[in-house]
Amino acid sequence: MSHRADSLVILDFETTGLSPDVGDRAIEIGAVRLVNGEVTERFQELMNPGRRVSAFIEDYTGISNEMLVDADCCESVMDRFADFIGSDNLIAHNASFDKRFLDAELARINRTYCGDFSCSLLLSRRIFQDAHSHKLGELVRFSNIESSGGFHRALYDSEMTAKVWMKMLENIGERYGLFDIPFELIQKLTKTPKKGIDKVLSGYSC
DNA sequence: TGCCAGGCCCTCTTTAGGGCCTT
Repeated sequence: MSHRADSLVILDFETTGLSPDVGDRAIEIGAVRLVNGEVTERFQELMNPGRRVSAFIEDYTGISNEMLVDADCCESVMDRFADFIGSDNLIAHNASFDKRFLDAELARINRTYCGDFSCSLLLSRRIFQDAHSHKLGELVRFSNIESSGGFHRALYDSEMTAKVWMKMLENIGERYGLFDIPFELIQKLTKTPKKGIDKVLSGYSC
């Protein structure tokens, strides 16, 4: 199945913990669709994981058990989110984390997706090598992106990730004269050792 | 706040260990 080359979904999960392999579930999904660098759609829904979340998660995310009581179950929300994704390629900050939860939650409802995942954390380690940290909040500050500080909610973090993503593309454009950067090039960059990105990007410059 | 898991990435490396990121 082909992907929409100019359309990306940047997503972020809030969850009960760090790994679906030990029984953790999603409690919120947030996402924005970027078309030609502009946010055209947003998705945000809480979902009831079927059990109480820990005090740590309540503090960390601001999502309380009370807020989840009336939320739809994960299966219903993820079904709608699979529709939202469509055939777009996907981005997340530390994508290996979000991909594990996306795969696990969609597997429960026998749904899948066909886009490819890319990771803003891996890209930032290569493009923003001077950043002291590559945590999302630090990259927002490093990039001089205006922020209300409302991190750790799914839509907010996906919006911030999208802004950091665009800053990185702008940086590539300014440094290498590349202003139409194919997703495949980003994929290649995130698999290239830091020392090798100049060679990869110079090879694409005209 | 994170000890949980897992992939990336660096180094005193590759026959390994540990920090960084995500919740």
